[in-house]
Amino acid sequence: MNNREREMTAEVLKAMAHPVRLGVIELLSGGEKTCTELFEQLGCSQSLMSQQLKILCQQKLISIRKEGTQKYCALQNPDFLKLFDCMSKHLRTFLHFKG
Amino acid sequence: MNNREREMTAEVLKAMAHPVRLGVIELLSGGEKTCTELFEQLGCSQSLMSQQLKILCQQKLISIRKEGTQKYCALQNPDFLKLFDCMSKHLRTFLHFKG
DNA sequence: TTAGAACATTATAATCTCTTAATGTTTAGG
DNA sequence: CCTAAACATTAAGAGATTATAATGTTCTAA
Repeated sequence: MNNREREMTAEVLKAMAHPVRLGVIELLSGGEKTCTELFEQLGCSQSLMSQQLKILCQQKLISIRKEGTQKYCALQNPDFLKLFDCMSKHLRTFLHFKG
Repeated sequence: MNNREREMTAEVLKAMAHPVRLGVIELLSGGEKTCTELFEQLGCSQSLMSQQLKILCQQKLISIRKEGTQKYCALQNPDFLKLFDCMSKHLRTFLHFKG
């Protein structure tokens, strides 16, 4: 990895590094959802969700398609779901997380 | 994942989400290195490296052992190396990165 | 054509991150 | 003991992130 690549990778990781945004990725593993479903199920405001979705979209972690007055979000790169297992294991093994 | 778990996961991801810290992880994939080797090879200041290593250590991404006046850093959880492939692919496929 | 639902944008204040510079600590060797 | 090497800590300014509140846009259905 050269420096440019590390910078871009850092941006993608930053885009994931937020509880709400992780929640979105996790929820979308079950299939498409609208913005409203996402903020209701994650218990945050509509405005916050809209901002967070933009960040995920910019890094191409999710895609958004419009249908009437709604927008449907979907995972763009399901590879990142593997990361959740890896993280759970890390939390438990190295950070002594007790779920 | 519950909310606490997502918060902790976000912290781990944030610890990786920095060009220098990614560089450290990458360099350590080749085996132990001292702090001096790390900041020299990544071209940053000693002070900056020391601070970044602390962050990686707090999230248990690296471990540090002391030997005389030096400190040797090593990867604590090599699972995260898999992430580099995943990221490279993501950059190229979705973010049109040309290496 | 207009009201309401779904979503986006903007502004703002608080908090965090990043980098540099300066200084402190520990250890080995002479 | 004294010095230099290796590393850590602290402080401070610039910049980024976060959450909330307020307002704007777009589209549908009545």
